[in-house]
Amino acid sequence: MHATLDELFSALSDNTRRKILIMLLEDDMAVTDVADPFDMSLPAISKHLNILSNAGLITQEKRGRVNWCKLEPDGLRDASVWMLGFGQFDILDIESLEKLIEAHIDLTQAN
Amino acid sequence: MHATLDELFSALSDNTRRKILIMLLEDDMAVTDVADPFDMSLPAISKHLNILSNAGLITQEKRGRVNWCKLEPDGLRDASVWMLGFGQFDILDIESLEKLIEAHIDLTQAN
DNA sequence: TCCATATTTAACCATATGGTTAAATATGGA
DNA sequence: TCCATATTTAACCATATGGTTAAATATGGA
Repeated sequence: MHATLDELFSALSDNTRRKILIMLLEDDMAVTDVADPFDMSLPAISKHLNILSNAGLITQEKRGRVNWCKLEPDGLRDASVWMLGFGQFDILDIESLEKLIEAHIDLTQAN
Repeated sequence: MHATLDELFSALSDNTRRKILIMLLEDDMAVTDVADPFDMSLPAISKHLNILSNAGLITQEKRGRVNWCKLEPDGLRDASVWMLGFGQFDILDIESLEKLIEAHIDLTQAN
């Protein structure tokens, strides 16, 4: 049920798919709307969405004729953990991490 | 000169290559020694090492007959930044980040 | 009921990927 | 000089990947 790291990294290795994920960061979208900015056929996009689903990076929910695509932010977690663990705290230097935390605190306090 | 995200994520999408990176975390290694734990031909390993080099994840230095493979920890940075930026601080929760920083401080103070 | 809309499935294609074995290349050392 | 060791290159192969077009499927709405 859990996607493998192979599936995850492989899903992320295509620019079209990374762009789709960024788009879904904004809002849930129908397949046709996901396809719109790309110079590519609908079936091609449909395949990309399947790959993203299998990797656990998105979920799809069919309502009527429309298949809504929704980001699954937790899907990145395993890959993220692998990379951070691998880097042994050297990938992102400590200052960057602190900035991230500060930014996060600012955001949460803004609510 | 800079590896693309495509190359990076694609390089990481193979378990053999991820294992090689983990091995090189320990120490620099000759190609033959990298190949040793794998049930795979030397040319296959040689190809994997090329892919890792092109992705900027390792460097290779030929000394005599031996080609030494060395981890390039910064190679992961771009992928790491993409993922953290993408996740907008939600991938790793704030507690995990704080633990990472504390662990890092402990490590640096131990020196 | 019947057409339009949204999406997937099927069949296909060219190229990439991950492996193999055999041969080539270069260096080290007796 | 000549063999051993370390590694890459070449040629090949099966399967995966990322795309296409045409047809099928389902739902919505007049």
